[in-house]
Amino acid sequence: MFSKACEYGIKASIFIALNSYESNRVSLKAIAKEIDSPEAFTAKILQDLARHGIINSVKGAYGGFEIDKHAIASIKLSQIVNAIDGDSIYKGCGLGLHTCDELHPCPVHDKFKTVRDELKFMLENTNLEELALDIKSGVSFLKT
Amino acid sequence: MFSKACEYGIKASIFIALNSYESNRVSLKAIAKEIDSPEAFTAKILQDLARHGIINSVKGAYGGFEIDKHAIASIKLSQIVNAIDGDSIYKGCGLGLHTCDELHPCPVHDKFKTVRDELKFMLENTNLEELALDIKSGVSFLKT
DNA sequence: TATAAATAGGATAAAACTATCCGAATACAA
DNA sequence: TTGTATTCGGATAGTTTTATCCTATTTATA
Repeated sequence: MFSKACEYGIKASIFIALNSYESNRVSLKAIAKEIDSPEAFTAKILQDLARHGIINSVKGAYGGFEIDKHAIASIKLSQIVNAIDGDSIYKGCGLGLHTCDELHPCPVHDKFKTVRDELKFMLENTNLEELALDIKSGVSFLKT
Repeated sequence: MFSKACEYGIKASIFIALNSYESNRVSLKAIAKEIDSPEAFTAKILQDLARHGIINSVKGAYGGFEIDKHAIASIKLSQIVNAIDGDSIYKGCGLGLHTCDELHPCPVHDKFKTVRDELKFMLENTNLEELALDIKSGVSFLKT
């Protein structure tokens, strides 16, 4: 569904959010360990998220990644997915047609509409805070 | 959402079905032209679909691809997707966790469940016949 | 039987995605 | 000011997906 980069990006964002509530800046190394991802590859994704303004990066000793505590609840899953994978997952045609709309639909256009809309709604209505809280309370997990 | 191979596979199946109703066997060349896909790559996908028993291939002069007229209505989109992309699209974890279930869910497990189930239902309840009829009646399109 | 029209399938190439390496830049602290 | 911990970013490598090429095989027809 999502690219590996996007999966890592979502998990990393959750872990950073979780620590940002405690005002703990986290290092690349800690993130990669916690979400079980390759370090160097994860670095590229974090750079991407930082460039998109979703997370903040601090260079140098005692540096690392963080998210403004007050922004966490307003960061939507859709922003992360968009930054990494783009919006084709819920905007593009299910069969790859160049133009696919009500006037010129692909064979599965209507049937996919429901699924795509639901996915879009879910991504746009899920924020980092709720995901982080579930991790904190032990309801959900970031690895294994 | 789907791989390119899967997109081509679905479109090719619809075109073959459409022609099979008229007892017209169609060639690789005709298929690739109609669905706007690379010929050699499409050939591989058709071989795959034939191996999975979804379409029939006939070698030699006047050969080509066809589907048993009476089977068209019973071929589900899920069979085609499964043959080419496997079932990870609606079985795997949204964030790539090794084990992700009610007892050990990833952060988006529940939120994704609805989307995945809807996708699964749609794929399992859409058959080639309805898709082919929409093309025939000009309601939907296979390219552009 | 010879020829032509097809698909089958192995080998290879190109592109995209995933992953790694390493030096440069930065910033804190001793 | 120097050393150390860190991210940044360019270069490179590995893997998977997408695409192409070529030869072998099959089959209908003349």
